[in-house]
Amino acid sequence: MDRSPQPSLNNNNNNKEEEEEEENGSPFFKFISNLSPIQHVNSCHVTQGGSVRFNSPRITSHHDSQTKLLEKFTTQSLVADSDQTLESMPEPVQGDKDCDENVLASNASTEDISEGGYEASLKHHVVLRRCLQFGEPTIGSHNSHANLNVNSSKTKMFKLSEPVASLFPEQYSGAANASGIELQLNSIINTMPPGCAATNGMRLSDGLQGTKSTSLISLHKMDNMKRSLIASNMDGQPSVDTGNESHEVDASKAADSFISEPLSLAEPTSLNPASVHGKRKLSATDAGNSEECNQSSRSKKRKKTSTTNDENGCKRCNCKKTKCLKLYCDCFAAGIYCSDPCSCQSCLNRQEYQDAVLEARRQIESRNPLAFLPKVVQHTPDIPSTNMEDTNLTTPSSARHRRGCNCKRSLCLKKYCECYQANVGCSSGCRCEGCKNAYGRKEDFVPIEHALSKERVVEKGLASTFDDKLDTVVSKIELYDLHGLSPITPSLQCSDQGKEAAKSRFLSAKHLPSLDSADVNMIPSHPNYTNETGSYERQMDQLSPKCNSVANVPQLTPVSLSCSAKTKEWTDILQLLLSYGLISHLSGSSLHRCSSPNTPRTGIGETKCVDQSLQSNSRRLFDIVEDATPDILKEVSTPTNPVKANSPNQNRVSPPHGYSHLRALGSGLRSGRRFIPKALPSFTPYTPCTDSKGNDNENLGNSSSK
DNA sequence: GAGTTTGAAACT
DNA sequence: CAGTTTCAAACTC
Repeated sequence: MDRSPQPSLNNNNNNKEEEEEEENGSPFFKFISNLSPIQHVNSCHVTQGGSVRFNSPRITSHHDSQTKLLEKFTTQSLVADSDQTLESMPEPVQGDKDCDENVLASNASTEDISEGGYEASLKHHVVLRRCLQFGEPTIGSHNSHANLNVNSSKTKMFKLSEPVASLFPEQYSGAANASGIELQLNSIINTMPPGCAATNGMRLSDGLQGTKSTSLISLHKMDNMKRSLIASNMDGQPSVDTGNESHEVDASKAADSFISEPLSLAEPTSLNPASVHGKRKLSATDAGNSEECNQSSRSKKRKKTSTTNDENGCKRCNCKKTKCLKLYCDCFAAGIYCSDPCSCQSCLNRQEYQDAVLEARRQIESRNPLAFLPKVVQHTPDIPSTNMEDTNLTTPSSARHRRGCNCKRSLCLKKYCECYQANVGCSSGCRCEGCKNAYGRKEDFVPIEHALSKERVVEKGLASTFDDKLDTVVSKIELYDLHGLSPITPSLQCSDQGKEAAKSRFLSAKHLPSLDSADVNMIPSHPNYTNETGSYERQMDQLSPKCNSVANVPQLTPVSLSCSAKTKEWTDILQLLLSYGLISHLSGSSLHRCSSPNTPRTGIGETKCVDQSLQSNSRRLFDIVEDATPDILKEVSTPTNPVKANSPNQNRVSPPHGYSHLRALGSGLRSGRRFIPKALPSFTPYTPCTDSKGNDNENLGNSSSK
């Protein structure tokens, strides 16, 4: 099989072979192999192109055979779907030459998949992703570089997680630009039962569970997926999180569909596989359910909707005027097509009207890029802190509604309240009056996030709601991205943490990579950090060597601390990330473990030392984070390893260049806490350092700079 | 099942 | 950006 990298791939081809070897035999690899499943999935890399890829090292190590089998299957499925894709794909996609090429490539690679070519599988993933890169022709070549970078051994690594991002029928997500995959993930996550997921809890995938993919995925993988989903979406909801069997079942379904969707529903035209009736008919179970649903009268349906979903997870909307193309429509909002059980009128939220659907989604997202994010996100209250008391400040459920409710009369005790409906407590972001939310009153909500952000809000006048914060962060990062720091990289969503599409979305595509690459990776090692975007490349070039420098790791904090006292923003960002589960493993006792993922960054051969260093640093980081006191920052500002200030602001130690761009935003992102992200283990994996040679860095710098 | 209430979404 | 309108779900009877 043709294992040679595609021409369009990054210029790091020469290192791929080596990378494979290194990953399989390096301390890092071994270390990773011992990590928990979730951690594995969490690991990610920032490709040279700046894209973020979640890695699942364990796939390549422990379950190679299984993985291969899965990949093979996946590839085959995708190939089959790819054929359909070309036919049924929306015009924009069809018109995408890259897509076609990829499809062809995928077919070709399929033939060779039996040879254990991960590359082939990878191609498929990439192909799918790219084909589904609906409405983003521009991403085309440029993006392909980043995405295809995975051709290296890394390819194997992100297999498990990759499908989430790359295989989702992105076409439906319509809002290609920012949401794309996330939407699908969102819909998938939304399939989680209300009590199970901290989401709307309305969509239980329609019997997608247990499809071919499921059978091919080892139990433990499935379990990992489930755990990831559960953990990511249900943290703070003890009943779900662990042993609750019933929930486990639901989660299992979700996980199954989660996994199976990409495989069986690669067809771009399919929205949420579960919701596409055409697809659903393929399943006997679904068909039966569908009939059952059909028999239901509108009233019946509505009664059932008391639980929002029927057994099949049908949204069963009842729209009359919006044609199911507004967020009023639960199906539409959930990112799924309306199906038979729905009682909607003049529904256009059907596969056959996908163009309209996509257009509608675009329109909505143009208005609000976060419109299709999960309404509920993990709050992640368990940020480790020096003060044990801090960990107990949150409400029973750590999940919170992203935007918060605005209830006036329902007292948040009825399903009119979105918080209540989602089985989550109200939060500081809610504007409800007389909140009596059984899941947690707003008054009782003492979110770290809020506490930390409060100050910032006052200071910067930033919004206080999760959504607003997210918006803020995203916008900032987008701006950051505008600097050309990173290409769009959807793969982020695959964070095994599954953690919510939200997070995936938030970090999705372009955002996270930038943040990660810039913030996480560079902070520690980048002496020549500057605020100038133009200097980014230069910095990147310098990065690689430093990534390998264990000695720099311990200095992360100091450097960060040296930054200005404006740390609130990043604190919020951190909180946001935490809330989206992106860096949830940072929290609590897992801190140490979490730190380990950073190792990849530091060069494969130096993992051990780094690990310890990171642990201490992580702890320090948290100490800092917890202590939002600028004074402390100042105190600690004595950089053990002062960063050279290339930036205009040479008066003071320059923050990690990654943040410098943010600083350039002028929105006050320059914060003394810029170091925060760097301590985020989850980001670590996708750092440029994945390439021990530092090529990624170089490439990233090149690709990102414009 | 019809009508009302509610609050999010959409619009201005 | 705030106020208003529209909408569909939730709820009541």
